[in-house]
Amino acid sequence: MKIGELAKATGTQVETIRYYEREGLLPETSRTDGNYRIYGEAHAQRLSFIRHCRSLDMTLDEIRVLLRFKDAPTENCGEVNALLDEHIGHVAARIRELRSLERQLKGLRDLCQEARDAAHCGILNELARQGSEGGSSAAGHVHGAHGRSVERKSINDKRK
Amino acid sequence: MKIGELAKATGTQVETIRYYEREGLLPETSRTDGNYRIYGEAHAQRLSFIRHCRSLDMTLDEIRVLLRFKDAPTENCGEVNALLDEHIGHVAARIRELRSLERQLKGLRDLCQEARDAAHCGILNELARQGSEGGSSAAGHVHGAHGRSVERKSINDKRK
DNA sequence: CTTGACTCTTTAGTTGCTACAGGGTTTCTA
DNA sequence: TAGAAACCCTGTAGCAACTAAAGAGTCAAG
Repeated sequence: MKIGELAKATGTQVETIRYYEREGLLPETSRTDGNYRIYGEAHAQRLSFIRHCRSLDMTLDEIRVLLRFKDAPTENCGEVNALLDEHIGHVAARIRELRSLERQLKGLRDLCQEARDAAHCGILNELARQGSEGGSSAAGHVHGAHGRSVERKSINDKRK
Repeated sequence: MKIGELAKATGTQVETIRYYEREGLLPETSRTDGNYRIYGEAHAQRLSFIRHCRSLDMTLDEIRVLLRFKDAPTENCGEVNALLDEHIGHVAARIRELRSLERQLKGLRDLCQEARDAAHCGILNELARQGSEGGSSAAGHVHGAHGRSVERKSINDKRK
């Protein structure tokens, strides 16, 4: 099948499929005379696997690990279990962070019940207060389920 | 004070400060003869405000709205309340999504209790199964507290 | 006067795609 | 059989909110 059919079959966008190929998650396929990619059932299954993992919010790096195991079926799958445990840990941590965030936001919201002039708005005044670092999760603000991986990397000591 | 001192005073990175200036969140400052930016107390307070908002996971666009109100103290702050309510809604929605995700992941994890060969790993086999779309949140996977704004935009019908 | 710490601008990288430009190919229809 | 519509190709740029690094200038201390 051609890329558009694979896209329809798996509910994926065509550009995403080409992106996965560039990223090495899908193998390079053979081509028709007109340079069109052609896919078989195995490709569709592999892509479904990837999309399923993505729907569980795994990163492409995590998915790469899982694909390595799928490609080597005699390997011991202990690492798969570990990866999933770690991923669950990420998600649980994020939920905790967001719950703390929700509490803070609700507390903030309570500071201004009725609309008045901005100079006396309890919300704006509270947000202007200094030294609010000691919240709960010192790590900072929250992005994906894969919290701080990028930031951590950047915190690599560069001062000598 | 110079940019490095401001950075230290507010716990912000120097590059981030310059980035905020480019983005219009901080005003362009006056400069020394040597073309160094110089900041005063007002800048430090504004930057603290921004960082405080960011620690509450607001987007820069949301913060821009709040800053508009801080800069116009006679305006009615009703929109501030609305913005915060909406933000709280985002966060609550994300928590719900992540909880559902956590349940799915734990269910998946239960499928492989002991490490064995990958071909018989319940996790890998389940992930390979087709048609897993009907999860719980049909929107797809989860990114920030500001869920799908980008994706939504891209779903703009382009077919005529 | 030189070393080192600081600052400047500009550019590219991060993640996981998405969208576009500017082509070529295939397929359908008149 | 021509021409249009629908598909496909590569390559590049954009999103958010920064971070990092290159290459150069400025300033304070020893």
